[in-house]
Amino acid sequence: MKPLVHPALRDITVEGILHALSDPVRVAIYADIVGSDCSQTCSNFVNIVDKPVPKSTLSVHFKALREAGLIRGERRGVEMYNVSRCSEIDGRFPGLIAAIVKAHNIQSEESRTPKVKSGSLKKRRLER
Amino acid sequence: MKPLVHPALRDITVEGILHALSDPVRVAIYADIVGSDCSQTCSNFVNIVDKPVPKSTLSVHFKALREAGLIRGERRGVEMYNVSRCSEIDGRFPGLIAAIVKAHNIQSEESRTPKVKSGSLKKRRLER
DNA sequence: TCAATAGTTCATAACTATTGAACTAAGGAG
DNA sequence: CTCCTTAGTTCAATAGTTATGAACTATTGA
Repeated sequence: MKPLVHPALRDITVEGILHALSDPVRVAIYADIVGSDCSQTCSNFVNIVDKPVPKSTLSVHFKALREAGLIRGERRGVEMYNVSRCSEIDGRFPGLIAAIVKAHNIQSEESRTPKVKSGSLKKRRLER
Repeated sequence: MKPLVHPALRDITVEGILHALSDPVRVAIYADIVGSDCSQTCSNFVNIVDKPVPKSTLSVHFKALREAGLIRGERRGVEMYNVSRCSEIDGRFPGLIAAIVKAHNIQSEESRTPKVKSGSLKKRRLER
């Protein structure tokens, strides 16, 4: 199987980061990975948004996050574990990732207030 | 002529902002508008990147920035003046715009140092 | 060896972006 | 007033990107 591609820190671009995070599914996945202290498999995220995400689509999203330099993926047996590269990125673009994730969280909180959304996100957290 | 569309603050989304700024031409235009204290016409930006941007393309880029909620445009006679909405946005997503613009500026500085790009902007390299 | 599971690749259809050409609208000059 | 110039918009063609079902690979375990 093809080895995973991870750009060097110096090859990460602001545009690449913004593009990767301009998709609602990807930014939700990424905010979750950044906010969690252990690595995450792809299939954890099938229900990250209200409509289930097909696994081919998830695979493409993870590839986009990896190639933008946002996450690091590692195959372990049949699964793939993903961790964020935010401390690396923070060395080059201080505060960028934190500001985006914070804005995303503010927006998610807002959208919970008007109507009660199905909290599938929080549920997974509990079982760790 | 059609009136300009500007979303209300509450209708501005993080994804919309990130998408609008994930284009190298748009982020350069926007960083310039944010960094300048007076409003700017579209055609000021024909040479914002090394290759001149066609005016139809510029028009579309300004529309994208407006509809993402990043700038406010006002027609004055035959020209259009643009100002950033960053203080409004900052009220809802604190630090987001500043972090992105800062990251963009860091990256622009870097790209002036390592290799001499056919730089139409400034050739800092020569001074080192 | 076979089955199950996790993720990838491929083909194609749907979507999005770029840009030359034609257009509109405002402000002069005569 | 009419004509010209300038700034920006719209349209249509085309180029490029993205989403996803189906088929595939790789690993583990029975």
